[in-house]
Amino acid sequence: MSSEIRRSMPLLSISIVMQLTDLTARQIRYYEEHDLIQPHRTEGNRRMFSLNDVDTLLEIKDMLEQGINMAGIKKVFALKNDPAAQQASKEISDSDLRKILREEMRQAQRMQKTSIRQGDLSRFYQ
DNA sequence: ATTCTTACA
DNA sequence: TGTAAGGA
Repeated sequence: MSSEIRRSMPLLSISIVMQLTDLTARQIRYYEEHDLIQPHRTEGNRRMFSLNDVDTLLEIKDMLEQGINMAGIKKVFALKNDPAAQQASKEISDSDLRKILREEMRQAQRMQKTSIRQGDLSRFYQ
């Protein structure tokens, strides 16, 4: 589909993205540093964002408002690209997946106050 | 006028 | 995360 190429087309300046997401330039650049987004660069080194970048930033914003930190956000995003999770989403029901993601969100929030358990994806293999 | 990087009373 | 500084 060509809608994807359009959503990934870099055409938004950081000032526009700031208005669209209500995030500060500082925050947007910070999330880029953590590889949550990879905006394109112009010849003059200016960042150019795609609609997909905006969507990602909006998701990040929601999670942040739910009290999830960088570590938690990275973890949730990692799952989206995790082949195991992808496989799981096809083998188990949609409701089960939602249940798992909901649980993941709780785990992520707990990392705020407790120690972070890196790379623990065992529960996705049930 | 905008955005970029770096650094921190 | 905010913000000041110095360039582009």
